[in-house]
Amino acid sequence: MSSQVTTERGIEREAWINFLRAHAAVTRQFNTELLETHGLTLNDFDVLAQLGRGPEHGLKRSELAERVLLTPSGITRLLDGLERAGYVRKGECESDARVTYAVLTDEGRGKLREAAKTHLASVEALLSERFTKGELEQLAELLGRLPMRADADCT
Amino acid sequence: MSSQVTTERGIEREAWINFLRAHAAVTRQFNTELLETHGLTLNDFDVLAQLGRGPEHGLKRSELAERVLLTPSGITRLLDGLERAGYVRKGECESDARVTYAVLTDEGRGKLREAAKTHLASVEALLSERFTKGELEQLAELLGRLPMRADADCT
DNA sequence: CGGTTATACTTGAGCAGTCAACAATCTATC
DNA sequence: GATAGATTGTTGACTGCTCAAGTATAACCG
Repeated sequence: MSSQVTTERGIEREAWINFLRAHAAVTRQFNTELLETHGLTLNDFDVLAQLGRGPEHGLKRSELAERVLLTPSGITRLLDGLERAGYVRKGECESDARVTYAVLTDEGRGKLREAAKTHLASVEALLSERFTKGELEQLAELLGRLPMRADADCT
Repeated sequence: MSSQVTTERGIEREAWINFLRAHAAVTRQFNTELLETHGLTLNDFDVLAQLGRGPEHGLKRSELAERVLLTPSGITRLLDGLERAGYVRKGECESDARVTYAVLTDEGRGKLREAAKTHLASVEALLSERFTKGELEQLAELLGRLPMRADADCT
């Protein structure tokens, strides 16, 4: 008359736990891989990728922060590294002196292409080894329903 | 004759990106919430929860490391905090002097119960607001296929 | 204009976790 | 039993991020 259906009651919890574990395991693996073969963090790569598909003149730091879900200061420090490595340079904004664009250098574009090749291959390998196309679509769709922004509704 | 099907080719990538974004957004939210209302990290909570469902005499630090996917040193430092807060204490192992068990104190058990109430409610709220039971089962199953261990096959 | 308020970004302090090196203990072999 | 190797855990140095506070510029408004 009380708790016999253990499986049904905790399904949210199970999904949540699997989510956390999967993320920890998978990102650790990719991070190490990316760091060893290209000297890049997962976030480094992510930022480069965003810059790669963004407009020619680069992206505002705040836009970047939104896209990769880091705080502004996180972005500053991450870009510090990429600038020091020569992959990104600063660009000024004519209409607003407060903003500094982050612009991909040629070297950065090359690095991105190079890293993308192996990294995306790894990602695709990991996923397509375990899921069919249809399942991936499902997974993407389901995950896409989660917040995706730092400022979720917290009423 | 070349790339016209943008949607189909990058499904792995889309799933992967959604995964990363969702994790960043959701964990940030829960972490802040948990920190504000209970002074616990998501990992702190996770460890307490593992101890809560583990055996009476506690868990070995290496077991803990496996379950929450932290490195041994990460566990040491995390437990440092929980011990200082009085939620966990050390327990010796009779048969092996190298291992120290992490044992939940009464205070820790109370804290866990208290934190679990609000935290799990938040998790369930977030998820059941966006997914049906069936979808959650799917999600859990799909996520469960991912490595889950630090030492994945890396041939 | 001049003053307030909002925005874009940076900086200092600090925290949570990693890795590499280490100490301690157990196990196996001769 | 002594010695070699594996296992369990801790520590120092570092990284990648966060938060809170600060600087500089822009926008609004009397």
